Amino acid sequence: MDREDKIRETVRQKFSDYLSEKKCRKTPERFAILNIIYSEQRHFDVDSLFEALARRSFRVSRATLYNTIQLLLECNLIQKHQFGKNISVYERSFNNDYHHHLICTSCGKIREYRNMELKTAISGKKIKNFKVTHYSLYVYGLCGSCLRGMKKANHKGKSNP
Amino acid sequence: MDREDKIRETVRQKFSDYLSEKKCRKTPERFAILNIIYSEQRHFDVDSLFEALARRSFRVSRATLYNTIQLLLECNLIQKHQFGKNISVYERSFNNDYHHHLICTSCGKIREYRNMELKTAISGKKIKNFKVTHYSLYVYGLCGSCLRGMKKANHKGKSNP
DNA sequence: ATGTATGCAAACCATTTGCAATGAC
DNA sequence: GTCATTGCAAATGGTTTGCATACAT
Repeated sequence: MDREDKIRETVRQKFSDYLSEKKCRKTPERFAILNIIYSEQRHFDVDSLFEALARRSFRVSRATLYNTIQLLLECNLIQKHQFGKNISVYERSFNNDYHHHLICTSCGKIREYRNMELKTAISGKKIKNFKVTHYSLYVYGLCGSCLRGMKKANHKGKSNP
Repeated sequence: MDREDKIRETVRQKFSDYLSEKKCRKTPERFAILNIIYSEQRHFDVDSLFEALARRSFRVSRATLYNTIQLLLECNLIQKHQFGKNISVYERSFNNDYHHHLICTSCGKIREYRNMELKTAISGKKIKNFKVTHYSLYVYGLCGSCLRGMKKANHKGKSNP
């Protein structure tokens, strides 16, 4: 059993425990969804999740996807992001070496940014009257290719449209 | 002229400059919206902005609100947040002593959290191939009153519903 | 005079909801 | 057998868009 399998096993157990605790049923749909999430790429939205399941011939309704996502959020197995667009993006959060997100305000591209110092600085803070479970740091700005594009445009005497 | 008036004056000028640069028209609607934003409470959504304008008998369409908000985002006079709900919340960003946001995952309440050390740690980072304009740090967890509520519920032997 | 910006209403689309059928317990 | 969960389809609601009119330049 490789490392990834081990993680899938662990989160399955955690989810199962959470469902028991909440007296919710352990349906195959719920576990299939969790399994896909911990098998495919880290960032996903409801549509890509739907398609990933379909690729493995597992058909679930959107309603069930939203329902299950809600449960997974509650037990901190996934995390929700909204990077400016009107669409929610999710990310598995168990065993996730902490990273932050760089968001290009010009092209919308998301880049991950690992920085242990920052992680430590942020998660080390004790806040009065607030029990922290997790955090998100979004850094907005211009990515390399947009920067270069702008410079070129400026040389031609143009402003960005 | 008090400090707040001075700020409104400055952002008006900045906005005006931006509109000139982009060859956009300086309509009364645009300046009225900016002015309200820098007069009322820091967090607002499109609806509360609409109502605030109405209270001063200034009627603008939603379309214009969205249009103007877009311009203000572009020139960094406001900042957009999406705190988990499917609604965008905005906040003025000029002369904003940097604060972070604490979000209660149980009741949804937002609290501001000022911490100079964190601000310095985050904005001091130089990132390769990325020109930072601003950032948002969202800290999720349980607020004081939800924590107390849960403790009480647990004592009665209940789990949260 | 010109063409951008506005207001209105319709369109859009992610997400939510209601309900009958299914299946976990 | 019971009742939570599913799938479906319709509803919701924030945001966007198309177009005729108004108005900044």
